[in-house]
Amino acid sequence: MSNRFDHTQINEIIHSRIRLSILAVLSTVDEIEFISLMKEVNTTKGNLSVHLSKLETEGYVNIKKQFVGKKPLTTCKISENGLSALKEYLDMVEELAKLTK
Amino acid sequence: MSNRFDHTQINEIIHSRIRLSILAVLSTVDEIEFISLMKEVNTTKGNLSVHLSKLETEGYVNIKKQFVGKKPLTTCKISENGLSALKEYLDMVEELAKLTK
DNA sequence: TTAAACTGGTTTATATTTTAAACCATAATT
DNA sequence: AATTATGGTTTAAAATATAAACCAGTTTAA
Repeated sequence: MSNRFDHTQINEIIHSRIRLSILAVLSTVDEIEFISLMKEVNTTKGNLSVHLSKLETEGYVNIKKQFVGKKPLTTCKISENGLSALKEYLDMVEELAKLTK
Repeated sequence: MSNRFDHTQINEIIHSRIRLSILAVLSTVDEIEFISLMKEVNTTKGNLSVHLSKLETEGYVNIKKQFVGKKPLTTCKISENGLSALKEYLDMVEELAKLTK
């Protein structure tokens, strides 16, 4: 008898302030550079690195590493799985929102 | 230069799977007993106790303790502040949802 | 009548997660 | 040739969440 308020139904990889923000940004662009993303979500290099890795491990984002000139450049892109998981997550929260009216 | 993807704008007291579920349930009822709430959000006594206390400390819920017959009965109710904070939280997430379309 | 099991919780130890500080490699600047 | 900056990663410490242990009683049942 699983009900709609069951907290375990909420995707716990996405349900982190910083990771939700990361995915939200990624869902609005084709791809984005590490440093720009850091500014968008208002975090630090260390945190972004850790949370991006977690999202990558989960298969929600793809990370591309290259050199541009002599400098490293990390670029991030949301994956198909990531996008559908994000939408599902947002739909769930919207369901909750409807119930609270 | 605060932007709409800034992760620190998300209320961190509410942004916990279990606390969000608790508040969502509470927003749909006048009040509810501890044990029923535990079942609704699908958690354990210990976790519910801890998270309810956190919400109470924040002023988001009111907890009433009484005896009914010979047994203790804990009843929970969302506060005005809790309700408006929840709505604000849900609005923020809905904004994110709109941006991802 | 007393031991065992159940109720309705709280407290606390542990595990998990998050954050921030330290580090690394290289490049550019003085 | 030091110093500072860039673009990150790693890791130690802090914060948080979870689950186990506990507590104060009550009911059951031997």
